[in-house]
Amino acid sequence: MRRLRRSFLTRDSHVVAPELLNKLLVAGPCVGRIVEVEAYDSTDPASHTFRGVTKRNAIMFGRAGHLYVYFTYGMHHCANVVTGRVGDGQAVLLRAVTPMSGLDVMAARRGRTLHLADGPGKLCQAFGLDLSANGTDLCVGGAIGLYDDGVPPPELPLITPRIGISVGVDTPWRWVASSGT
DNA sequence: GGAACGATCTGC
DNA sequence: CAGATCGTTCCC
Repeated sequence: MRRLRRSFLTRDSHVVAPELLNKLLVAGPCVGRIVEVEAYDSTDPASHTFRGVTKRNAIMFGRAGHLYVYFTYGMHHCANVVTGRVGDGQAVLLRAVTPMSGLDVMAARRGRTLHLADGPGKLCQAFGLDLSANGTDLCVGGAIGLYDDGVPPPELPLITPRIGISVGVDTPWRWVASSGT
C-alpha cells in the first residue's frame, strides 16, 4: 500500500474523480475504500470556488493533494481532495467509502453499526474529519492520507448528476463504483 | 447589520 | 417529509 502521488492529483477534478474510486482513505485507525465522488471546479456555479477566493475556500485554490473540509447545515462536515494547479479552485468531494478497518472506532463515533460512511457527512463523522483537518497534506504518508493498494478504478462506474445542489444540476460529475459484475 | 441558505442526516 | 443548527456569503 503506497501513498498517492501528488502528480496523480494535479489534473482537472472531473478527470481525477473517477480515478479516485477504489483508492483508500486513511485517518488514524480508520480505512475506507472510496466508492462515490463528485467533481467541482471554479467554472461551476455549484462550486464553493465559483465566486473567487474567500477565507473558507482558500484551501481549494491551493496545492493539489490537500484536504478541504467545510462545515455545513450547522452540523455536518464534508471532505474534499484538492486537485488541479494552484489558483484553479478544483476539488473532488468524497461522498462515500466502504469501511475496511477501524469499524469499531467508526461505529462509536457514529453511534450506530450500520451506514458508517455512506454519505459525505457520515464519512467525516466516522473518520473524525472536522475543520481541524482542513488543509492536511494527503500525499506525505501521514495519519490522514490517500493510499493505493493496487485495486484499479472500476471500468464502468455509474455516472450521474451531482446530489444536493440547486445549480449545475445537469453536470454529470458524480461517479459511483457500482457493486456487482 | 441582517437575512438567506446550504456539496446533509435523522427520526417521525 | 420536516426539523436541526450555525458559519459563510451576499445584499442593503
